[in-house]
Order: sequence, then C-alpha cells, then structure tokens
Amino acid sequence: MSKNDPTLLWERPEPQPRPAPVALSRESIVRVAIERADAEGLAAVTLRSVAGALGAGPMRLYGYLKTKDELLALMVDAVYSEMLTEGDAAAGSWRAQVTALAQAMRQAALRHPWFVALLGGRPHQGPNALAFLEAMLAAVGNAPQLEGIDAIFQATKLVNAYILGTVRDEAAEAIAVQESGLTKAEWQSASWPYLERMIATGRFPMIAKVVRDVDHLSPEIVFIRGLDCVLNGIAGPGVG
Amino acid sequence: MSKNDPTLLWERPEPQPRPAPVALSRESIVRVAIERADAEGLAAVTLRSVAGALGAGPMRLYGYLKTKDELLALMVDAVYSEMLTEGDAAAGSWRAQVTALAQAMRQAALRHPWFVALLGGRPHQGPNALAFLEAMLAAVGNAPQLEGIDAIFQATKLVNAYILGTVRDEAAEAIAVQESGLTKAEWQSASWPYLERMIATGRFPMIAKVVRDVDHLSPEIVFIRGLDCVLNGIAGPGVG
DNA sequence: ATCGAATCGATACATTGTATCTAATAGATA
DNA sequence: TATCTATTAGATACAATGTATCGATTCGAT
Repeated sequence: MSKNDPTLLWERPEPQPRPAPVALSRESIVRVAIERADAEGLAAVTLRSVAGALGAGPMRLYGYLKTKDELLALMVDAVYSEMLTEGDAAAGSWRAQVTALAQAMRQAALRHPWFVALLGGRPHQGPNALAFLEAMLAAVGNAPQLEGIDAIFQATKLVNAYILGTVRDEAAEAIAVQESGLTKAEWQSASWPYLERMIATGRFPMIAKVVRDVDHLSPEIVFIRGLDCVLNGIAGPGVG
Repeated sequence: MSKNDPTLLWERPEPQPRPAPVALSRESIVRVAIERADAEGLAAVTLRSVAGALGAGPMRLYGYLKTKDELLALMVDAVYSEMLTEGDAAAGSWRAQVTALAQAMRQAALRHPWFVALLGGRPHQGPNALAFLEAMLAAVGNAPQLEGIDAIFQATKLVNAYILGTVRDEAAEAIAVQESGLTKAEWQSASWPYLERMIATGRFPMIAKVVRDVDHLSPEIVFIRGLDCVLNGIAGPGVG
C-alpha cells in the first residue's frame, strides 16, 4: 500500500489474507503443463492455466521462466527424458539398440502428440535432447559397416529424420482428432467425402489405388519395417 | 445510418468517404500472407497485418476464410504448389524422379522455413498436397523392385518421412536464426558456450567427437546422400 | 530489532482472433 | 426510374493471451 494512499483507513479494505504461497519448481510447472497439453492440446497450455492449476498467479512463473517459449522448450526436453528412460538400449546388436531408441521416440510422440507440433521450431538443445542424440549416435556407431565419425553422424541424421518424419504422420492425425473433438473414426469419415470427390476427378490415380487397395497394417509394423529398410540402406553401400 | 438516428442532420458527421473496396481473392490473401511469413516469420502473419497490407479491414478476410487456421492451410498448400512446378519429374529413372521431387520439397522448405513449423499440425489434404503425394507415389511406383501398391505405399511413406525429417533440421536452424534476429554465425557462436559446457561434462563423448571432427559438408550433399541411402534400402531387400 | 533485497501477485496494457451490428452498396422488382 | 431487399464492408466490441510494472509483503542478514 503506498505511503500516500488517499483512502482513509476506515474505508480501505483489509488486504485479503494471502494463502501461503505454494512451493513451485520448474519440474512441477512442466509436469502440469504436460498434463494439460496431453489432455486438451497445446492450446490449453497458457501461463494462466498452468499457474492456476498450481495454485499460483501467472506472474509467479516468471521466476522460473523468462518466456513461455522456455516453458515449451522444457516440455520438449521432458519428453526426451521419457524417451531415455524407456529406450535404454545398452544391450543387443546395433540394430536392436537403434530400434529400441526409435520405438521409445515413437511411443513418446504418441503419448504427447503436441511434441511433434514443437518439432518444427527451434533446434532441440536441452540436456535430455542431447543425451538422446548421444545415445543414438552411440547405437548407430556400433554398426560395423560404418567407419569414421562422419559416416556415423550422417547415418544418425538419417535415422533421426526417418523417425521424426514418420512419427509426424501419426501424430498429425492424433492432433486432428483431438482438435476436432471427434473420434478417429468420426474424423476419418468426416474427411472422406472430400477425398472421394478429389479422387473422382481422376487426377489422383495412385492415391485412388492406395485408398482402395492398401492393407492398413498396424502403424507399429509399418514403422519397424520402414526403419529396417533405412537400416538396410545404412548397412549396405553406406551413407558416406 | 438508422432511420431513427436521433442526431440532427447538422450535427451528424458526414460519413467518411470510403475508399473503393479493394478486390480480394484467396490467392492475393495467401500471397501476402506468405510474403510476410517469409520476411518476418509466422508470428507476423496476423489477420490485421495481412488485411492491412491489402488495403482492407481485418474482417474482410472472413469472407474468404472461416478461421485463421484456414489461412495457414492455404499457405501450406501454396507451398506444395510451388514444389509441383519446380519438381516436375516426368522424365528419368525412378530414382531421378524421386530425387527431383525431394529436392523441390527441400528447396521450398528452405525458401519458407515456416512451412516446416506447420508440418506438425493437421494432415495436409489440400489439392496440391495431394498432387505432390500423387507424384511421389507415381515416381516411387516406377521402381522395378516394388511389386504391388502396398510396397509402393510403404516406400513412399518412407521417402516422405526422410524428406520431412531432414528438412526439419535445416529449417529449424533457419527459424532460430530468424527469430533471434542474429546471423547464422552469430547464432552459432551464441549457443556455442553452452554446448561447450555440456560437452565438458563428459556425458556426451559421441557428440563431442562430432563437433570436433565432422566435416561439415554442404547440406545439399548430405541430403542427397541420405536420400540415396534410403533409395538403396528401398531397392534392396524391400520395404514390405 | 531493523534494514535491504528478493519475491509475490494485483493491475494494467497491447495484441490477437473473432462476434456482432450498422451502414452502404448492388441487384431485383415494380 | 424508383423502391425494396439481400449482400457485404468495416467499425466497434470482447474475451483471452503474454508480459511489464510496481506496490506490498516476506525473509535473511546485520
């Protein structure tokens, strides 16, 4: 209250008793933010809602974060951390190790579709992102066919590109489902008439054949097969 | 002016002469939006700024779009359209065709880094996105090793995943550079001390070796080599 | 016990997407 | 040609968001 507050004491309301401020931490903030993003999408992650869920005012968060972007960066890194605990790949052949890491990333992305939406922004340089990259480099580096760090690096980029690209497809659908508020089946049948009309133009014969004839195998099998194919490419004539 | 406006004629201001409303079209709206996104990043694409650049009020756009998301979807589809004109791949071997399409996508993504940021959202179902997919299916379908639409579909997904994943890496850097307002060199040396400290922990030996020893070839060469590797994998034991 | 520094959060503000409503125009009808 | 109606442009308004500011409070050190 300012020294020269013009209000008379008798008219001035008593300051409302402040509830004891809740203890916060980056960890708890990020946890809540991730919960909200999982449940209601990235758009539901507002500083107000996150702080509110923690029983604090929005501005409290600025003690732990400089901007909202930093919160998103922390969320991303937390997902990498999940991948690391899930995809511990110390054992097995290099292919098994790479596959374990890839599976971990895919699973994490399916649990957190918003993760994929954040892939397009800044590069990921958080400690867990680095650790994941490190693990991947190590796993790929165990391939006997690759000689020298250059070849390993290139092969790793290739594997990463494959994982990210694939996972994006699957997660994009999950996001579409979430944002539209429909079930997957509802969403598919909602967009079907449009696709049907496009196909009816005759300009998309291959797509037509795909939607008519392709067996829709489980996405997991498709993912692993594609990865095998990439690993074959690496183990074959070489990347570098 | 309402019939029973209480204001006297003499006190009522003359309606300000409206400038003749500018002719709009989705095309011009999208063109301006893309220009702004290229120049100043996705964040600069607001309905107000786009409409303003066209000499119209913000609400005019709602005649052409139902939401801002639709504008973004149109922007994405316009980029696919660029890819199609650039990557006309009718001639050459299947590998040459696929490579041409892949290059076209890479170039488009480098011209429009924001494109990559929109990859994480809804699936791309615009007519040009479909046409690009169709072209890719056709090109991959020319690979003699692939039998049946299932194998072609899987191989196409694989190729697409590789392209998107790779291009993301490159574009993420471009976005970081743009958003930070630094040059690429400045940005790299700004984030270097952090990386150095992380490496100094000793927890990232492979990364350390990479930053020390890797020859940084031109990204284009890396892109093509990785693609070759993927195509080898496809042409080899097969995806399906 | 008192001072200084850190921190909490109320308030405020500019910016965004978008709903609503009024006014102006264009097209149809007489 | 004059009048009515449907469409559209844009002004205004509003709720939500990220974040700056600043007074008030609390805590630690003296």
